[in-house]
Amino acid sequence: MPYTVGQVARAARVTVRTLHHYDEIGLLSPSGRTPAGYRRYEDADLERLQVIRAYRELGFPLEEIAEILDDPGADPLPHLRRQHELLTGRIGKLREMVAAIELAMEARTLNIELTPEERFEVFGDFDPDAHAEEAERRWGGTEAYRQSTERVGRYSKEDWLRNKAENEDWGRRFAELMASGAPADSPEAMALAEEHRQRITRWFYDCSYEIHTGLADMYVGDPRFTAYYEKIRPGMAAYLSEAIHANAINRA
Amino acid sequence: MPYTVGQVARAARVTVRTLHHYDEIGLLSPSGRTPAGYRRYEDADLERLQVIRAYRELGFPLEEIAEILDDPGADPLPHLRRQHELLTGRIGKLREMVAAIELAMEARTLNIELTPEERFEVFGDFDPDAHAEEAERRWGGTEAYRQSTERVGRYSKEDWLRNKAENEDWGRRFAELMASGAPADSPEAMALAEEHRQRITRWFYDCSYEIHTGLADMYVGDPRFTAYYEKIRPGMAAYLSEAIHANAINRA
DNA sequence: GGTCCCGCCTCTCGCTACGTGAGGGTCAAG
DNA sequence: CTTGACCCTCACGTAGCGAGAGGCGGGACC
Repeated sequence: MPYTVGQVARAARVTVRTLHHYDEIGLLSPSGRTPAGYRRYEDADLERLQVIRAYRELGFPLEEIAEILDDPGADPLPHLRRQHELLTGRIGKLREMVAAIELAMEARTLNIELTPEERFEVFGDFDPDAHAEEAERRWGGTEAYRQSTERVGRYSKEDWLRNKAENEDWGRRFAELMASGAPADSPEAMALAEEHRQRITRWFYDCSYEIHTGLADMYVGDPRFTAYYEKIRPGMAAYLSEAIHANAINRA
Repeated sequence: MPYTVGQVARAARVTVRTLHHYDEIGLLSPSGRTPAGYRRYEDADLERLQVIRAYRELGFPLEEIAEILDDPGADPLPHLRRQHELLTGRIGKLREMVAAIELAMEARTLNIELTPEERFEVFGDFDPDAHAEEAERRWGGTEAYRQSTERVGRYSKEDWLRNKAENEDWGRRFAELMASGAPADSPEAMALAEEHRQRITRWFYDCSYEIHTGLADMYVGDPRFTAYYEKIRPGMAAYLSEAIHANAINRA
């Protein structure tokens, strides 16, 4: 019971071209040909194709599949392990990218009217890798991280604009409070710190007090964030950081 | 202050070839050339390169970067959102692959001496997509899933052999119990069901009673798994499934 | 002024896994 | 004998460069 390319292609849900390709590179050559030169696949060929497709689904490159199949004594476990590592590595990189994109989106909320050029200028020698890695360390694989990933991706431009407005309003009020001379551990400062935390929870992820103090440290430790708050009002990064810590201690 | 390709390449940490490529495709052409034909990059070119690299770090294809940059009125937010979706989609696919690989590894424990061809034969018209999707639905993004992902990847061949030995030993004892005529909700059957659950916990992930009963349903519902248990002893899939349910009800 | 060497130039092929025609035979049905 | 579905073999295109080949430019040293 020989099959033609088209039949095999439909059965295996690949294109004819794919089968031609496998034939070209010697990964899967049909058992025979008709006098007219048509490829004739046998059942054994179909089985081999199944295996090939299975490995392909696992992300193996064709060459490696050929190695595995053509060396029946070879142990596929090392291949599987290598592939496993490789895939998890790639997943890690992609998650870093996602984190970086979210940062870029958030950056828009901080300075939404800037052109891309200008926005990147703000960050100066901004290194997305480093930041993404840091985000990954802190939130990677946690529930908070997934939450943020899911929600941030769905925000519309209007959402961002509302977010930005809220943010600016909060910034104004916080700057006023500083100007009034209230200490960073005053009830008013703590209230605004708490509002800051809840805004993050509403917009991004459940921001626990622990995470919040982590952010606070980042605001003074990471010049990109420091610069942002200092631009609203000099001294604000440190003042906010202190208020967040005071708030966390007081409520915990 | 014009720069040569080499200088720009070092400053931006890209290769000269990359700059040539960007020039070729018109993404970044130097402002001028020396009489000898050397590329002469100006500060503005450097800035553009910065932006290009930033977008590249986010995983944007060069063509799209060109679009964004050459249309200064365009809003990059939709691009960011699309890219965000695209990346999370890719992550999902990769995680499916990882799940499928883990399944393949686990399959080895069930029948470790088989050649790759034979192993895939066991699964018949096995569809990794469907199964991976199912695994994703059940475990995707959960702590259990991550645990398994991390641990499975590190197992050596010896680990798998130990796992296989344990597994076979348990299978023998379970088959004997069945032969003895003990009902599936007898204390002995429940004890072996519990052992089954703990083996999963030790080797793969914290297997709660809820997850365990989910597996039990799969053993009778999914012919691939049914076939595996039926081969040990006819009727075993249903018997084990019942024992697992009894065990879960009794301990909860 | 000659020579040395580094850096620059422009090709051009190579990599993955096929997609997409171009141009032309083959086969079963009407 | 024609039609239409199917098959064949080239052969180029894809993204984003890496890795040369073969040849010129420019500053330093003798």
